[in-house]
Amino acid sequence: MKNAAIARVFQDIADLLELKGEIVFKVRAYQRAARAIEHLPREVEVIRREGGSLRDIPGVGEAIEKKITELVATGKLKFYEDLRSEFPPGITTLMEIPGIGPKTAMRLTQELGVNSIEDLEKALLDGRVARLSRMGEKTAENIKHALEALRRKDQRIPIGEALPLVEQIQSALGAAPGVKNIIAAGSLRRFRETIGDIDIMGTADNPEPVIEIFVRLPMVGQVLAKGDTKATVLVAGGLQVDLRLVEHQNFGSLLQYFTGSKQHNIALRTRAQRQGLSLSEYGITDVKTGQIEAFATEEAFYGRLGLQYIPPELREDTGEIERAAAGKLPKLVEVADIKGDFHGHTNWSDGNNSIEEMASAARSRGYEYLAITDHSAGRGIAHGLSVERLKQQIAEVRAVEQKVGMRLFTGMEVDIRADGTLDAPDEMMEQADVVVAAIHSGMSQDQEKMTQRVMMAMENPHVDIVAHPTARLLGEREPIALDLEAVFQAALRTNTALEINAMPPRLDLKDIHAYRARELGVKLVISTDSHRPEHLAYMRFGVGVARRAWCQPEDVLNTRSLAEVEAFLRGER
DNA sequence: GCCGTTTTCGGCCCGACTGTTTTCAGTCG
Repeated sequence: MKNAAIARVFQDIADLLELKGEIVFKVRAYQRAARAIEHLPREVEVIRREGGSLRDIPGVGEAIEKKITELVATGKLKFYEDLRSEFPPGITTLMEIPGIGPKTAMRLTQELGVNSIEDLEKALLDGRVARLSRMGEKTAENIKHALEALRRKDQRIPIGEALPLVEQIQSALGAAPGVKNIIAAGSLRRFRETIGDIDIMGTADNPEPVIEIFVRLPMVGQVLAKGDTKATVLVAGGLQVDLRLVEHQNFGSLLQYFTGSKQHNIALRTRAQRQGLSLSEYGITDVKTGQIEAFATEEAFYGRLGLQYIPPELREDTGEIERAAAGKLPKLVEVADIKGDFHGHTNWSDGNNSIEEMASAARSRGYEYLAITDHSAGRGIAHGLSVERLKQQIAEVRAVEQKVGMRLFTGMEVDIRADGTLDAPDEMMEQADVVVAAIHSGMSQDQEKMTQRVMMAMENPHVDIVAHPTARLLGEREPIALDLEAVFQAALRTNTALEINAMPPRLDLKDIHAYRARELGVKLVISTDSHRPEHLAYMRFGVGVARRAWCQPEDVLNTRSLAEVEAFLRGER
């Protein structure tokens, strides 16, 4: 059983216990454990197989450890089954509607016999919800709206779509008079792969005109709320954007608070409490004296708590606070550390531009090297290269290399066939400086077959990098079934690097998988898989993933100098 | 149910909003 499934069970248990009226701290304990398991970089199954202790997972104690063990070993959990049988089946789905918590959900089922969204809609329409005591017309109306909004809203949007939009808003607001800071906080700033809504924080001498500019931006569809210092709007697609403005001296604590994550903030506050301090978006209060201290920067805020500055990408309560207290946070990789790109296409296969155009774009980014990795031909995908055309391409790459004055690696992106063989003869791969192998077909194989297939490709000595290892497309295609732990071990054994594909819809490996790979010492590369010169700028998305994986520059191959990279490609690994 | 630079027992994050209420429960982020 995968971590995601285990986490769902414990989240469900938390909901059911809450419905049951169990003390809130027990509920929270299950929630905390669920979140910790969900964000765990290793599969629980792997930890057990290797004899590791589940008690090292924060929030997992004796009781939850036993339950995890039962769940993983038998696929079932008696405690959970019993708990579920006490309630109507649909009740936890009611709790997913904003505005409906455990108390309301319970009353809806007990007093109105509502067991599903459909039941709820009927009860709303015929006025039964509004007639419940302590409810009323307004409450019923709000639930109705929440239900409609839930329908309309296309879940969370990929960070690749959210970030450009936010940057447009930022530059428009940043130009307003008296504005010093405009930063998008929340999951966007932490660089999560998908974004639910957007919180923009700022400081201004005079907030009112800034709010005016905000609500009149061209992308704004609807203004939900507009006050003196705060406004909420909906932009295209129903995405909610909040803007909050404060005075300059309070910006640090505000930004910290709204960047989250919630779990990080809870852990931070629990720790502060032991120091006799209370944290809020307004600053840090000394509990004894009641004095509140304001912070203009996050650095000062964390500093007051005796902590190193914690980069937003690490703020998930996965050990970053302890490390910051010990002064041992990693120095995370940055876009400026990147010296080249190992995965790019040209109009020799499915890319849009010439080799020279791609090379010039890479050079203007300050890169020392770029690999030209057009597709292989076998399956006829994407106008792949034959042996003959690869020879011609290599000649052109060498010519462009001279002309542009930057190291170009000749290469290819070779398809890993369903049987694990590669879609190019060995003598063809031999001629390339870089061979990137990837799965583009046969994606429904079972885990055992799929894992064997990828491992077999890695065993081929010509293969340097496995690209987008899980082949997922955010919101479109689920990842292939892959025993990643086995793949990581094979990568170590065969000295194969694994890619963090920086294309916004891919981000593959994803954060927690890259974390585990790094932890094991697997070599990682961050590649854009560019099909146009503009795509080279996707690098920042890949770097964001790497930062969430706690990667330092030395963990990422394409932060290395040309000489070191050439040594790797020659097999001196 | 978890956990410890004050605790192996007794605590457990903080503030705000909303609606239905004469003082607060429920929910959210």
